[in-house]
Amino acid sequence: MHCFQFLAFIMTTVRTRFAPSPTGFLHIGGARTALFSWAYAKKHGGQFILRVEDTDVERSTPEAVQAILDGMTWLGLAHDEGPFYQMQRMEHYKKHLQTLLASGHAYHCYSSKAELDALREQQMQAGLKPKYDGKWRPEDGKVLPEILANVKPVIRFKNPKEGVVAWHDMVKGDIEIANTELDDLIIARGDGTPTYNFCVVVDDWEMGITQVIRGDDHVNNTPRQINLFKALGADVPQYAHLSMILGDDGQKLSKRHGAVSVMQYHEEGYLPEAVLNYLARLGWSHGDDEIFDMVQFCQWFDLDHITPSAAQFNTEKLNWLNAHYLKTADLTVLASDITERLAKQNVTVLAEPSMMSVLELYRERANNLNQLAADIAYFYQVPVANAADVEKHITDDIKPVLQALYVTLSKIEWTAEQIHEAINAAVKENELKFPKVAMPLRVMLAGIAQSPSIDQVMAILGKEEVITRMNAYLQ
RNA sequence: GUCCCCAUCGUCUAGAGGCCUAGGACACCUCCCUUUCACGGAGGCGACCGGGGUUCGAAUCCCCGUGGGGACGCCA
Repeated sequence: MHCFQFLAFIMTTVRTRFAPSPTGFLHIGGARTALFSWAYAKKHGGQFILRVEDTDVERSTPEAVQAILDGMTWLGLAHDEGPFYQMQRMEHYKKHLQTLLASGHAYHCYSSKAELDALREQQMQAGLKPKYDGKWRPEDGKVLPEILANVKPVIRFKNPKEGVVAWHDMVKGDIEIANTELDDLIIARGDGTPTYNFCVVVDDWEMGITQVIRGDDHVNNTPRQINLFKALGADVPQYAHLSMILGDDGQKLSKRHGAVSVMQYHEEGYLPEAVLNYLARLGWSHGDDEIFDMVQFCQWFDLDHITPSAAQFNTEKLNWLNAHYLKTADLTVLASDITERLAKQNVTVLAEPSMMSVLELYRERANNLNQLAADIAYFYQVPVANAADVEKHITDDIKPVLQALYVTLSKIEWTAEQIHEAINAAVKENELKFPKVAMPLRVMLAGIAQSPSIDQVMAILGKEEVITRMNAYLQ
């Protein structure tokens, strides 16, 4: 190797891409693929490219494009280039289509859809793998059928008939597929528009993609694409095929079964940090490390430690991570998120009680933003008390004690310590156990019998509000 | 049907022939902390799909089986 070739070699920057088709939202599987592609580029100081594969005009929608972009933004997976849209790159595909036609690597096929369908069915019934029969494939000395003037031909790739296509998959290892298993795939439709396998190859080539990191379901497309690269005279990128993510129940995720948009996790109260961390650990590992941020992840990430087998999604573990990130989240960010969630339930957050204090008191008890919002709503809105708790705790025998406490409370300095002392005094005076007094207070103030330390709750709620709420029960 | 891929606790995984009487995490159970509920802390339960090889030695390598998944579109 010449020294400058070597230089060029080591200077080759990593370029990865995420190439969703905008036929729906960004789901959890796509998000993980994007995350791994992104992390790989970051790890190697390369570029991460976003490409929208929208050549299926029938199913692609602008809403889906937006949904994918939103999902990426929420997760913080920023692209360095793009988004590129395949529909805007038609001239590139057409140019290379012509090249292939001219070089004899591609040819026109006039077989009709009906004809092809019949062929497929016949082959399936005979227990064969359905494949194009090569009717219009030009061969030396072969006489092609008469061209039908009224049929718009498709363009097929003339796939090699012999030999094997082999590659070293960066996740799955060596994979080898015989060319006899492949057929002459259609690379342009009757209307002249190019198809997926062809666009991908042209794009990956022209965009200089060095590592194609994508879903498992593309393994079977890879040999076809490699053949296409070779016919085009292009360098073949490296491939890494990620196994799929199964639902919580071990079933395959699909539109009607469990596949939800990453944005739904946002709606359901998950922090993007939690989703990211969870996804990173799903199918990839770094020893015993469980909790890490994306900076750390990008330093650690490699393709060697990706499991080749499918992974089942586990909401419980996501919840655990979410709880963790709730505890460490920036309070200001948390406050604005919770304020928004409360607003959706028509609860207006006021300056007092201080949202910051409330969150500090509550955030380590919740594992979800919606739950957290629901838990603290009573600070800004008189709660509807749980009837069973009222009956159980606000009993007639304790009411006189509360009545007396109420009087004391109205006189003291409003700090958690003073409040605690007041309650303690009442407890001692009446020879009761602490909960006997604390529980009814919880019910009167929070509406339920569970809360953090009651004196702290009262301190934050404010004297006036505590008095008012107690009063409602002691009339 | 044909081809391709996969296989460690319930789940996510560690494991690159001896460090493995298989480690960690979630979940579960017990106890501790405690002013209720949580949080937290300490323990516990729990797995190498089966069968053959190779080897002094296999969760790790090879073969067969079984099970699961994927692909076979003028979809991507």
